[in-house]
Parts: sequence; C-alpha cells; structure tokens
Amino acid sequence: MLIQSEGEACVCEMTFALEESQPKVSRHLALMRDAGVVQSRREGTWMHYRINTDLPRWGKEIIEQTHARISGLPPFKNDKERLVRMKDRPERACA
Amino acid sequence: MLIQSEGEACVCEMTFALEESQPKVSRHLALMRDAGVVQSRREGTWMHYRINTDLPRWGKEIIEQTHARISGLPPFKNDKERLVRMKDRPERACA
DNA sequence: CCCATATATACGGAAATGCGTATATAATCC
DNA sequence: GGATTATATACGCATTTCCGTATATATGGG
Repeated sequence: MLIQSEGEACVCEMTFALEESQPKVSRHLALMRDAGVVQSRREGTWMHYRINTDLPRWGKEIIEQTHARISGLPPFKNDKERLVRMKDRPERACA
Repeated sequence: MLIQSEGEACVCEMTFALEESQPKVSRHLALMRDAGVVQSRREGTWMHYRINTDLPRWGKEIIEQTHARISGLPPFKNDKERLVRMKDRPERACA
C-alpha cells in the first residue's frame, strides 16, 4: 500500500513508516519481488521498489482498488502519516 | 472460485470437485465465513456457501475479476470440470 | 583502502499453520 | 429411537512460516 501510494518507496522509508525491522522489511520485499508483485531499482545505496509494471492490467487494478479503499483506514493511514513526517527521505535528497 | 462460479456450493460438492477431505474443506469454509468472505445457508442436511452478499461492491468486484481471469486456467478449470461431472449433486436433487 | 550507510542474507528457535484421524453435531427418514 | 447422510469440531503432530540477531554484500565518500 505504501508503494502504491508513493509510486516508489525504498527499504528505509518502509522500515520507518511501518515501524518494522530492516531485515523484516527487506525479506518481505524480496518475497514480493520473487512473486512478481514488485520490481526493484537501485539508486546509489538505495533500493527503490515499485509495483511491477509488467503486471496485467487487472492485477494493477486490484491493487489500485484495494489501495483506494483501505489507504484511509488504520493501520495504513498511520503508516502513511509516519512516512510523511520522516526526515531526510532519500527521494527528497535526490530531488 | 467454485462458489463464485456456481453462485452457491455445498461442502460435498467442493469436497468432490477439489478432491480434498471433507474436514479440510469444512474447516477452510469456516475460516472464510469468520473472515466475512462467504455466508452459509442450511438446507436440510446440506450447507450451502455463497459469497457474502454484504461485501462492499469493490470486494465483490475483486472476486469477480479474479474469477473471470483465472477460472479458465488449471487447476481451477479442472475443479470446475470435476464438479460438472459429479453425480447426485444436491442442487439438482432439490431443483 | 577504510569507513559509513543501505540493503540483503544466514541461521536458529519460537510460533503459527495445516491437516489427518477420530468424533461430535445436525437433519432426515424409517 | 436408530440408522444414515452431511457437516463441524477436537486433538495431536508434522510442517511451514516468521522474525530477531548476527553477519554479509553493495555503494559512495574521504
């Protein structure tokens, strides 16, 4: 949901927003990548994850629909709010 | 997928079509009911399960979309074919 | 090179899951 | 009430999953 919301998100952002350990976040992302749900892109030391652009349209739509419906509710809402409050986000550093 | 395909399906039909044990099918259906995905209706000795009619539209649409896209592929296709071949299906007995 | 930061992986144990077997419950028919 | 069919649940065990800790790898900067 964070990735869908942001377009792209890196491990450190998700670690911060979700308040989970870095290995845990990294492991889950690797699983999702192996499953074909997300793709990763390296930019310097950061790994940016995005929804797999090769997903069929119906797959993307399911993710979009789900996000549209639940992103405003806890705990997704809170995760997003934490991300917004995060200092020194990599994307801002690059922008 | 069988329930979405049939509108309603009972435990014995799913047990037959999926080639799984009756307790296994019953347990999984109970989980899905507790999760709010399906509803059950007793008709004599049979329990008929259907997609929860109280699901929000977007939830139903996700199930519909998923079904539309995968029901023609194995193993879903094979399950459906077995169901069609099943003898003495309760719904037919009632109809 | 060495260090710092970001990410990934290895490993081991705790916890959750899954399922077979046996049994319980429910409904129907005689 | 007893038998039969359909479904649900209890119990125990094997397996899988999960995750913390420690460590490895990768990149960039001095």
